[in-house]
Amino acid sequence: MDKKQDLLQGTLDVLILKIVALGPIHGYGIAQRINQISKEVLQVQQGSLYPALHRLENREWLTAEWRDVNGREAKFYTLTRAGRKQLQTETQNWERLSDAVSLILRAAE
Amino acid sequence: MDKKQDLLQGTLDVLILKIVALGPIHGYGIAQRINQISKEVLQVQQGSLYPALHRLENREWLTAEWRDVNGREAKFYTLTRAGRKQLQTETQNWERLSDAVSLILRAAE
DNA sequence: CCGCATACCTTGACAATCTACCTATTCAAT
DNA sequence: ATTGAATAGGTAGATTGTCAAGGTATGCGG
Repeated sequence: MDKKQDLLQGTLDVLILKIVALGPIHGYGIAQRINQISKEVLQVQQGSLYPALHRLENREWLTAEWRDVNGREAKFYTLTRAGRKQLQTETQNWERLSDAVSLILRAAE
Repeated sequence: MDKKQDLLQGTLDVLILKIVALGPIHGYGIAQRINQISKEVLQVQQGSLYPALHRLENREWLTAEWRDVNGREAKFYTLTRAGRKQLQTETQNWERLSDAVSLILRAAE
């Protein structure tokens, strides 16, 4: 009955862009990195991950390339120039909005 | 074409609960307070505000009462005991998730 | 050869927000 | 006297992002 929330809605894109900015990586690995860096707090479902990746690819913020990993195919993502710019603006936007929320939550009478 | 985002999705409820926790206030006033405290960063649309208030009232985290303000009717909201508890858990949840996001956005290689 | 982790994906439902509307009252400026 | 802005309440429809649940297939350890 309680709603589960693994993510703050709207933040997945910027999280993915950031992880990819650290170096080419495949989808499954992105989810693992997010999980790991956030100390298991952020859990990216595959049903959120793959649509998001396709979304970012369509907007040409990411490019993909199939590579061989231990004899298996995996789709590696890289940031485009536009993606790098987008990461920057979305990061700023996150700071702006999360600071504003914190401001309210810490507001006294 | 660009998407506008006035809010981080999922945060409106906790923002409202917090503002109401500061003292009985009507809906329109809540939006004004959020706007003001956040220094105009957070803009709550009426199409988001009123459904959210009804949602919170349905869940019995808020109770409402019509009062007269300068010869006009306005619906004043107050936190219930359950609402106070909800504010606490949602605030903690916000801290948890936003800290995790910040951790990733500040991650180095 | 079984099961788990890896790696990719899709579909359908749901929930929150936004845009765009609507009504009505008070008050200040014209 | 009239207009328009600000106040105060609301709804309807569309969009969007996420989640739950399902699917395929491969590599590897036991």
